[in-house]
Amino acid sequence: MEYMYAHVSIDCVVFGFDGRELNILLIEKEGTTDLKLPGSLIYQMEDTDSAAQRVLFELTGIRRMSLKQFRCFSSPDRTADVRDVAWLESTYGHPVGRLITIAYLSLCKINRTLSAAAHSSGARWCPVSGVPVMPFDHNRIVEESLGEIRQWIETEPAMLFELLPSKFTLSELRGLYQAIYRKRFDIRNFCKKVARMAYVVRLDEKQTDVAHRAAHYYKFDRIAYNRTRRAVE
Amino acid sequence: MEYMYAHVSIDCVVFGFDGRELNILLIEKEGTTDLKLPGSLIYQMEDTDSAAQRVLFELTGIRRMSLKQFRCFSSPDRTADVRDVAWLESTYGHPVGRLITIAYLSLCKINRTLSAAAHSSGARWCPVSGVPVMPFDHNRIVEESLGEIRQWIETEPAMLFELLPSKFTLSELRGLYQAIYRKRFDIRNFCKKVARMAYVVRLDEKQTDVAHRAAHYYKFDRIAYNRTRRAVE
DNA sequence: TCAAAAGTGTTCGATATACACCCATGC
DNA sequence: GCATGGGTGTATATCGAACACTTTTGA
Repeated sequence: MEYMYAHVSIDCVVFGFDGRELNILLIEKEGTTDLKLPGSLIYQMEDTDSAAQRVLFELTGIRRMSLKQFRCFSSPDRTADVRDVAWLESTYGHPVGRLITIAYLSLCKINRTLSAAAHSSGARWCPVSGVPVMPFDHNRIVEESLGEIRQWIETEPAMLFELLPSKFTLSELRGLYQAIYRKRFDIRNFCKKVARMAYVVRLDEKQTDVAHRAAHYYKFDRIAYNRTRRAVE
Repeated sequence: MEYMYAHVSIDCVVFGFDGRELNILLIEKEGTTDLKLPGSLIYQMEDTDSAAQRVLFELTGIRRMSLKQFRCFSSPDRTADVRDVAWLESTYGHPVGRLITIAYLSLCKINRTLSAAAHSSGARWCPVSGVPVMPFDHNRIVEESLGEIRQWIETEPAMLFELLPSKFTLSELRGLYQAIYRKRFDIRNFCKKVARMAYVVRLDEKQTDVAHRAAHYYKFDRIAYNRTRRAVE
């Protein structure tokens, strides 16, 4: 039997938070208006981790982003759709044959400025509750990523704050927890929980111009965070 | 630049527990007495999950084993050692070039009978505290697997019992926790913890022929386990 | 003055941790 | 009778869950 000889791609599931629900950054499939995960074949001498950085930068302008590999998708069926294969071959200019992909997870502030490259690749945020049908196994990759994001945040809670502006209110933070865990958190219990997190500190500053009582802003204190992390280990 | 076109292998980190510490199943590098992780190139039309099942079966006779993919290792440096490359080419009978591997984690009763295939591949258990220097990045794969095993067991505690005989004592179970978390658990607190696990049930049977008070045997009750799991979700 | 969101305290049950002694058995 | 490991209970701290009202602000 013949040994696998495969092209390798990267696909990135980049999450953003719009204050209400999680969104995913999708790009247009080159030459169409269909959406897909940002991803690309990688080069012969690349490591997948650095390839993921590169691919995300080229498609969206996002650099120095925390990226976490979460799974290899290798089913022969992932290129079962002949339209996907035709698109691959026209995009890369040669037959692609067997293709496996390494999926990465990333978190990003949703108002982060995307580059000109991002505009030309038709990048846009799409709520997780409404992701369209996508080529290959991209829908499956997105589904699996939703479980991974919780695990990532449990082992490294600092990651949460990659999704929030540098100053945020308690209700934004609570909304984020609710979006990730898909359940309500009681306000009073949530405030106590946050009070126990030494690395979430209240600022003197408050909201202005809101049609109700102004909320305090909070910030993430990385130094305090590293202290507590070292204490845990 | 040239797109990656790579051979793909599977490497399995199979853990066993000898009552004292975690062990890893290693095989002899074909044609040598050096040890390495059980693994192999995979075939063109295989999915990595089924390839992992196949490879493990061919090398050790272990079938129907829980296997969990945990990471792709793709650094170009992983084939930096020319001896590793020479071995690959002589084993597979053709040049291999770029090679990435998908690492799997598995848990196994250490006294499980290995097949004739296992003997011919020189399979043996090796304590994690004393794994030899291995080819490629196998030492790194083992290091990373040690963190993964805890995560796996936290999300799916039933996995623990794949490492124990079907009847086991509390001190065996405690020894296993201690090996995995690399810390002592107080006996009294540990007994209480186990008492809370509805899926670990005490049998009437006791040890015999021991030079001290005989311990009760316990067993894992999968039905009770599934009940508690469903309650959690 | 009303609508809308901010923010605060108590009680309960579950769990983790710390800690010391008597029990059963084979030798 | 002694060495060896088996097995039990109490006190404290932390944490998650349930639950309702007052405060601030702009419109």
